[in-house]
Amino acid sequence: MAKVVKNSGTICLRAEVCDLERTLLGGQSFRWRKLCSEPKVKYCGVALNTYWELTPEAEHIAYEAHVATNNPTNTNFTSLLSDYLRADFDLEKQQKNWMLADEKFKKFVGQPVRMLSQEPLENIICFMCSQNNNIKRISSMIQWLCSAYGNKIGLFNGQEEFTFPTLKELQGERSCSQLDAELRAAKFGYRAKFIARSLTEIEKLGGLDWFEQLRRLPYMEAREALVQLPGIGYKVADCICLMSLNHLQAVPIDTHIFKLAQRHYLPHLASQKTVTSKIYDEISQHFQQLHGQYAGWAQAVLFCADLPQFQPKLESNAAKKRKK
DNA sequence: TAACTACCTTTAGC
DNA sequence: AGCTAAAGGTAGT
Repeated sequence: MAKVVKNSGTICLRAEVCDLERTLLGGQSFRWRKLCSEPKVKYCGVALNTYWELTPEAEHIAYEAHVATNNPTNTNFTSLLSDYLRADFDLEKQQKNWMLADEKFKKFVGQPVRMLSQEPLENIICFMCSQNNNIKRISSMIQWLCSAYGNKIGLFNGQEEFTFPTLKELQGERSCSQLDAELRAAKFGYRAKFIARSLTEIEKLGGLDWFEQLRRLPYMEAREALVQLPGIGYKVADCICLMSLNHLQAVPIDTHIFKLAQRHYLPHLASQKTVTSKIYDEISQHFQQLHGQYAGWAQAVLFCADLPQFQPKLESNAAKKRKK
């Protein structure tokens, strides 16, 4: 049994510029959950081979980090977490810019959502799972994947936690079609084949080294490289560029953003039923022209504001009638 | 070239 | 209770 090492500390990130609820549970990552421990709210989850418990305070975020010693990680947990939450990014300043550029942005800026800096492989697999899917099911699929192929870190608050598997761990001695079959059996549906084939491709392209190249490439070139993989279209490619390749100008257009754009930004699209590639480009470029180099982060704020789970509770029909 | 539709599976909403 | 539609889309037609 591997030894588990525990570390604790704080990172400098004021609650005012970091809403952990929306940042961690808003569909960027699928491995965080809320720990409703009294008296303080905590969030726990796995990222970067480490199991974290985070407690937001007014002036900083307190963390506990647990890592199994047989899992390789950087041991400077403070810098690890700071990088993950992009603590150096001045969100306050950018939000002011976004509001200046877009009058309508104001009503969405209530809560400060941070753009996580995630690991490419995890990001790619999660978002290949995201097509025609919802956050709840994606989370359970990823949890299964980690427990089946990752390394156990330990038992925390009644749940076993696992690292996200590496490319090698996912492939093992398995052929591409074997992995496909295993994922099929685990209810990944038609995404199973996409994932198995893409992993084979990624291995051929150089694995982690390839991801490093994509980080250094201009955004549009990284995007074009990604859509060559089976199961990755422009939407998922943009998610990957934005969330794990540091291309913060990428603006993924999903069904939520499409509907939001129809209602609030590009009314002439109101009659359109589906997001064609032409419409995709139009909406994406609209937000890029509005917000520039950090347009993708601005989009993430809009996306979170639009999620049903973060909507203020609708008043009941009975309450509406009483008002009338 | 651009727009339509099948696709795995789950579940919220009738 | 049983059905439909929609869920962070993509690839093939």
